[in-house]
Amino acid sequence: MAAAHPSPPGGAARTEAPSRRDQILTEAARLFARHGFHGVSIADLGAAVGVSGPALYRHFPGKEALLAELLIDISERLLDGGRERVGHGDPRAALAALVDFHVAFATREPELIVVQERDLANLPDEARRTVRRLQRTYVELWVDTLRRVHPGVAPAEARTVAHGVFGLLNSTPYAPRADQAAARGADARVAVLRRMALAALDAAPA
Amino acid sequence: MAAAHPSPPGGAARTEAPSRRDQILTEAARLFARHGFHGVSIADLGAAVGVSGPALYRHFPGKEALLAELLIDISERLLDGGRERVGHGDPRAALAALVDFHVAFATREPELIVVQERDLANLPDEARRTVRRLQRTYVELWVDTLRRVHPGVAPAEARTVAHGVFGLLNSTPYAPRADQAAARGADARVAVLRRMALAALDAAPA
DNA sequence: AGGCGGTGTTAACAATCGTTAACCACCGGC
DNA sequence: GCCGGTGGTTAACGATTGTTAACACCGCCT
Repeated sequence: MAAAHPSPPGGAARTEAPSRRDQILTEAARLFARHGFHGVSIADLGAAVGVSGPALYRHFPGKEALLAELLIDISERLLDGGRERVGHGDPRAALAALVDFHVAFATREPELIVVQERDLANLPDEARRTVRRLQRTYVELWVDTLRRVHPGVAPAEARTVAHGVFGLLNSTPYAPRADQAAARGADARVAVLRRMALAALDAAPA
Repeated sequence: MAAAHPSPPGGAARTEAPSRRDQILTEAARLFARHGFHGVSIADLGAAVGVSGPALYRHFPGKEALLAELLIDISERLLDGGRERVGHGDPRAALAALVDFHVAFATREPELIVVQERDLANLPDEARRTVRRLQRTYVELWVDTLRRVHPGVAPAEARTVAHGVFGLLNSTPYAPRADQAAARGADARVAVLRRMALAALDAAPA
């Protein structure tokens, strides 16, 4: 019934045929973002990728493991991306680069942002610790850079500032409308949020 | 086993003995914030207030109704508080007053902030529409005030700015530590977030 | 040809949860 | 001194859900 394109066996499709596993992860992000982890059943998830029910256990050991993979992956991507941008010289430039990176990420993958800040509590203990550690390291990246720009700022205050900027930049999922000349609107939002973040970072220290 | 102070029958206790109903709402906010709506069972909730299980049905028609009351109440309080602060003259002063109000609210009741932005999707349809309408009106309060300060800003852009500032101010729940000389720390955070928000609002228009 | 790993399917299970039923204790007012 | 309302209890029900079992098909490799 699924009428599956078996994907051309000879060469890679134009843009890398997405494996079933990746399809599942993508749909899971979408559905978890919309309805919350507990608001999506395994059956719903299967239906969303065209298979039904327990077929998911061929790809993941369980529902929580699926969430864990989503959240660990996004945390690692954030941390890696952040690390790439804090190396070179000028701390002010590094801070701006962090802002650009984070806002681009949040704009490109709003579902993952939503899931990460909402469903952390539904992770099994070990995965949750892992994600928390990655997140904390990412925050410290910001804190260190910020304190190189403003040496007077206490660590606790810098952390408040960092969390505040995350909240600001992560507000993209609550965009007024998703359609309406999407590209233009998204670009404009990015520019606005960028300006706001840089101003907020500058104003933070007394 | 509960060893309940029956609360002095003659006069009101020093600070208004909290009714069982209010106890339940308070604990519900705490638990929903920590574990999510679906992560808290009716039995958990009962246990948290010292009764067990279905006793809650003496006070609320159901679990969803409980959530609805929490969210509608907070939305109304935000809207009412906002309305009180946008009346008089100077738009710039009004905007600052909105910031002060919102950050105070988010600092005083972080659990409600978390629940509101996380569990809206778990509301039954009618209540969700009600909450959405209240939230939208609150946002429009900000949008109108912002556009009186910066007349050039388009409505869509102003909405982006407002949501961004909410994200910034609502970041208080992710405070570094809840203890550590709580009062001092909270006051300092409020001041930092206030400065950041005002700077971001000023920088938003091109 | 034959077997095997990968990927589905449906049916069944056990657990959990929201909700209801039936019953009971206390307490203030006629 | 009964009596009803208020707020509590435990037991049971029905639905949903995550997970497992048992089975089937298909393409590839030897």
